[in-house]
Amino acid sequence: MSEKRQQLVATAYRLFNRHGFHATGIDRIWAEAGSTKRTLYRHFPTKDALIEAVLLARDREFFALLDQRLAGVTGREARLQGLFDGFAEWFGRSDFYGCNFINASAEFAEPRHPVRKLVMAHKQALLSWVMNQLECTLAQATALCLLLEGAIVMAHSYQQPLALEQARMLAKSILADDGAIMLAASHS
Amino acid sequence: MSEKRQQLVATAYRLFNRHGFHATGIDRIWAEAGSTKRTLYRHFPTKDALIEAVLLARDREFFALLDQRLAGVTGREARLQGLFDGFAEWFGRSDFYGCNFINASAEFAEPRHPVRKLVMAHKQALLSWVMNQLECTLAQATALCLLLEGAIVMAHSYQQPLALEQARMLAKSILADDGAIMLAASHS
DNA sequence: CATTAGGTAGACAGATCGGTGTACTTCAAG
DNA sequence: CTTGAAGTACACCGATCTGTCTACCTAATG
Repeated sequence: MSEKRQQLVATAYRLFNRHGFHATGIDRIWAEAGSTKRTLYRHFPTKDALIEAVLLARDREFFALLDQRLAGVTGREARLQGLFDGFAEWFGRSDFYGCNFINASAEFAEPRHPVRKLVMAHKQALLSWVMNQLECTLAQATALCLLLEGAIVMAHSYQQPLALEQARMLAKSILADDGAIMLAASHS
Repeated sequence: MSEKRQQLVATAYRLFNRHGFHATGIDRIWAEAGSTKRTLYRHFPTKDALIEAVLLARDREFFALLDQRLAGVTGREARLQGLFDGFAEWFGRSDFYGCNFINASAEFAEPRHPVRKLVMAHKQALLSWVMNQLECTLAQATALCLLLEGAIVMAHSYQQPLALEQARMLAKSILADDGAIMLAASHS
C-alpha cells in the first residue's frame, strides 16, 4: 500500500462522489491527487479498476464507521438508535451526495458489470450486518434496510434529511414484537 | 410537437435509462432515433436541454400512469393498493433500471443545476400527489414516499423487488389511525 | 407564389477521453 | 552492487465528445 496509491483512491473517491463516475476524467484525478498519469496507471490497469478500488475502500470505511459507533453499545434498541444516529451525522456532512453504491447503480446498470457486482455485494453485506448487529430476522433486516435506503433518497433527492426520523420511528416498531409478527406474514 | 422530436425524446429516454446520462453520446441518440444531428440540435440547443425534455416527458408519463391506474378506484386503502400494484408492475418490467430522477441525482449533484431542480420538482410533486390522492397528512405522505423510494432502491440496487411487499404492509399501518398517531409525534 | 419550419447529408472544429511509450530518477531489498 | 519497484515529466495515440457549418430538399401556410 503506497502513499500515492492511497492519495489517488482518496481523490478519486471525492471526485466520483461529487461529480459522478463518467463525468470525472482520469486527468483530473491524478492532477488533484498531486501525482501523474503514469503513476495512476501503474497501480490501476484501467479506470474501471480504479472505480472498483474506490468502492472497495468505501465499503470498508462504511462498515468500520458503523462498527465504531456501535462499539460498547448494548441492547438492541440502543444499537438501533446508534445506527440511525450514524446516518443522521452522515446526512449532515457537507460532502454528502447520497450513497456511492446507489449512485454507481445509476451509472452501471448491466448486472454482469464488475462495478454492479460490487454494489450488490455491499448491499448484501449491509443486510447481513443489520441482521447480525441488531439480532433480527431476515425479514426484519430487509425492512430496516428499506427504511435506511428510503431515508438516503429522501435526504439526497428530496433534500429532506429529517425524513430519517420517521424511518427511525418505523424501525423501532419493526424491531418490536408486533412489528415482527406483522412482517412475518409478508415474508416468503 | 413534431414526430422526429418525439422519436428523439423517446430514444434518448431509453438510452439514458439503460446507460446513464453522461455515458450516452449525442451521436448514438440521433442515430438510433433514425434522425440526424442537425435535426436534434434544431429542437434542443444543448444535450442538457434534451435531458431536461426527457425528464419532463417522463414526469408527465409517470403521473399519467398513476392517475390512470387509480381512475375509478374508491376508498383510501384500495387506492393505496393500486399505487403499490403500479410499482410492482414497474419493477417487473424488463426496462426497469430504477427511478430516472434518483439516477439523475447521482450524475447531477449540484443543487443549482437545472436537471437537479427538475428532480426536486418531480419528487415534490410525488409527495403532493400522494397526499392528495390518498387524503393523508404531510407526515404520512412523507413516510409513504420514504417507503416507495426505499422499495425502488431495494428493487434496483439490491435486486430484491419483493421488498415492495414489506413496504406495502408498512404503508397500510401508516394510513391506519395508529400509524398516524405514531408519526405525528415525529413531525415538526 | 413566396415564405418558413422541419428534415437530410456530411464535413468540420476544438476539446477531452482513456490509455501507452520513452527516458530519467530515487531508493530499498537481495 | 545490482535489481526492480515506485515515481516524475511529457509527448503521443486513436477515439469520442458536444456543437457548428453549408447546402439542399420538402411540405404546409400565408
